Amino acid sequence: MAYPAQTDYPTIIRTAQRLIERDGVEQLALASLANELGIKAPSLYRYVAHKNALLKGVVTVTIQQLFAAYDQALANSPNDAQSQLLAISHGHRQFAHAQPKNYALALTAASPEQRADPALLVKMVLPIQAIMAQISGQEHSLAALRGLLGLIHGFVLLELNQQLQRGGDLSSAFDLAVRSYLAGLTTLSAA
Amino acid sequence: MAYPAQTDYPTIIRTAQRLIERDGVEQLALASLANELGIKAPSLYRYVAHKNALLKGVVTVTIQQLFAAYDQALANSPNDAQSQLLAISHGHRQFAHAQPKNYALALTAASPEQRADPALLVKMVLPIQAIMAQISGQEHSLAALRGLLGLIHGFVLLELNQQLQRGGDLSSAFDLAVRSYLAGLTTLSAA
DNA sequence: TCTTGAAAACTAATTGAATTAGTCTTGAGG
DNA sequence: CCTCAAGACTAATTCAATTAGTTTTCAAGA
Repeated sequence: MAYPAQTDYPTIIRTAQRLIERDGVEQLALASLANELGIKAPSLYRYVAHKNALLKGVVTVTIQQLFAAYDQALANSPNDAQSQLLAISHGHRQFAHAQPKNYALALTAASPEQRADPALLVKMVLPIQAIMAQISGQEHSLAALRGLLGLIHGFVLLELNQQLQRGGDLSSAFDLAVRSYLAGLTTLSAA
Repeated sequence: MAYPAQTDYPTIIRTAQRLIERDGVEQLALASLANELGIKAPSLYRYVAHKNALLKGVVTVTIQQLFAAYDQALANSPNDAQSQLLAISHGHRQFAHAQPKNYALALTAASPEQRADPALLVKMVLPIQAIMAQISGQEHSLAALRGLLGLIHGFVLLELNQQLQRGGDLSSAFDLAVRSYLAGLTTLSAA
């Protein structure tokens, strides 16, 4: 009613995301965030219960953005299942490279308090599972999907953590790995 | 020379590892670690430059233990490449489940100061690459290896972060994913 | 035996960040 | 005008890491 707000929740989250990407999560102090917003740290508690809740908000938004990247990848892809899953994989990886710090935070948050609602993850994953079923068959679609997500996520994480430093083209290695996995899945129907 | 030490570096690291596994990294305060060792927090600085260096020590030891788990898996496996890579994969996963907190810390350390020496990772990976070459061929062995490690690591991490909550047997999903990937790799020779 | 000095640990103090309590300020609605 | 609720502020508290300076212990040489 009175006293026009100098900030709001979405702005806080967006700003936190920006600072995290610039300086890393460890550097994110409520004081610096508040400063960036032109207010004082205690005022943030009007919008956020505690720091972990703030981080959970950031994580949630990041995952929604990743979800959006999936949709975009699908829009620009041929309609066969192989191509679509490949497109999603590359979209996922590109997203992670575009905002590495936020990506890592979102999918590896140390404290459970910072993790996104598991239901959100499920929702993110459902449309892909439908495509996967075309390759793996219904009965294996969940397992096959988990494998694909693991492959993508693990590969990207190793990249981001600087643990693939022995040279070679990582983009084509990623492409080869995903293609091989998808190719291998088709042998399931033969078993 | 004088004043018999009440602790030493390996003991400190081992104790930290135990506390991390019990309470999580976030809960690891130098005060509680010191308390567990029967000394006061400042005394730890005799052995460790700062908290991040302590964590780096823990990470390094954990990775060496993972490396040892590989050797053990290989020792109990048939000699063909497929079986060996499958054994390593399961060994890796079992290790992660046995000490989830330390595993996650070791392979996803947020701050670069906490990460293990990249050279150690390389060393860990070399013997596996030799086996991989039997399946993928020399020219693709590095890329194929990276894919396998990504798959294992990503899958395990999703499990540990409680992000595979939709039921189903995760062990057999993991087995299926790894088998599929390895099967898919053999199609490389055909390309 | 006596002394001494280096290693190891301690106490006390500092710093930095999160969080809480209590107070001031603004402006729309009566 | 006047009021009161939302929004922000200042000041204080707490807790953990880190630093400075001091004390204790004991092995070895005089």
